[in-house]
Amino acid sequence: MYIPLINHIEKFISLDENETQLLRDALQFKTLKKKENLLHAGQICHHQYFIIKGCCRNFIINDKGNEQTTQFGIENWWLSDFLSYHNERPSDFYIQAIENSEIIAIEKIDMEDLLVKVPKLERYFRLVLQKAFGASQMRIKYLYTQSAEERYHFFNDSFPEFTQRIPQYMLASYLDFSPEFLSKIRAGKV
Amino acid sequence: MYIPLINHIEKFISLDENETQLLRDALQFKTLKKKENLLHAGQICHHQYFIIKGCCRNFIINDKGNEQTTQFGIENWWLSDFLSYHNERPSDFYIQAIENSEIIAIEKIDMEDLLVKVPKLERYFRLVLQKAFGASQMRIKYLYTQSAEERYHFFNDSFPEFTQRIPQYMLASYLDFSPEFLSKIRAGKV
DNA sequence: GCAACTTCTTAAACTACTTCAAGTTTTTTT
DNA sequence: AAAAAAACTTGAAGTAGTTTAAGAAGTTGC
Repeated sequence: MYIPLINHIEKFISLDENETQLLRDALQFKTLKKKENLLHAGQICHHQYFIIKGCCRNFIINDKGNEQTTQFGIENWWLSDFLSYHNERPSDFYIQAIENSEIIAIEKIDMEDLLVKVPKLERYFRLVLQKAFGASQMRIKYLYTQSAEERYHFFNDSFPEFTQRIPQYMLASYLDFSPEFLSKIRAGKV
Repeated sequence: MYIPLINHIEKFISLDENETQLLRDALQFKTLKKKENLLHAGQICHHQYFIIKGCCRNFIINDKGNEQTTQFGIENWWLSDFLSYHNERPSDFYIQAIENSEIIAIEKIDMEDLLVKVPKLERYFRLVLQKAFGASQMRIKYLYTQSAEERYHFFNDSFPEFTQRIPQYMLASYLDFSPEFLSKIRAGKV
């Protein structure tokens, strides 16, 4: 059940038998029902989560009480509140399954221990974070330069597999506009 | 002249004499005049930059031909286009000095070599990226939940040292509104 | 110390998007 | 199969921000 993660890691570095075993020992496997939370706002985020199967999201609840999705994750993607994790401060985010999902959780204390025993993995996580941070720079670029309609079409063209899986109101909030406006874009009434 | 970086690294890991020397050998020191570019859109970003003294920014030029600042950096901060760096694809970003600055550049080829010789540094860069990505998650949260005026006051309260150093029109574009609107916020005419 | 350039301000007209409210369709539960 | 809940659509009214244009103030270079 840990194979997808091991495969993902081996795209970046190679592990021997012993290292793979140490890795396995640090991991926890979880199955999640749709809408089940991995993290609740107010909690310290003690884990990083790797999605084996399914689809999850990060979201916040804004001042008006609406959920605002800030990030999606599907297979082979890591999710966490990295600042809460890093500083061990309460999070503002929820992490929630959008579909029934299977995920791997690694707890910070086990992660730190694992990284001492298998320092090669520092490289893997550095590379994952480098890509993620780079993607986040691009995301800010698109938020700053594209109109709502452009962001919608760009997202659909870039990630067609997502559009099928996530409710529109979540996509609207991720793209930073209202669900009503998304309806209008789709109907060509903009 | 590399002391500030070595101090920064030693907040996260410790290096012996030999490792410090290998590090020094990989670094390039540069002085920059105000408005000088470290990266020009269209180029592949082959470096990561650490600011010793001064102030720099990432920006793009949007469809209307306006500069849009997406990131600021001051002392002890790393700047790069991490996706261009990672994938070795042309960048959409400019990296530019806002003040006369002193920076350390490390070229990707030297970085990779250094990380093989001093694998401990993988940990340093992982931790730097983890913090940066976490900060970026928070930034998206604020962009999504705060009004223009709230973003301005929040930025001023959180980073008072910046407001003195950067022109308002750059701050306005970083906060994702027009310079004219920033004038109105400051005048209390909103 | 003047000229040239850069940055900031103001106000009026405009627009991309939100909000509200009601109705329809789809999905889930029993 | 019915009932309940969740998700989507539509249109009218409102607003947070942009755009344009002109002038004022501040900086920099020679």
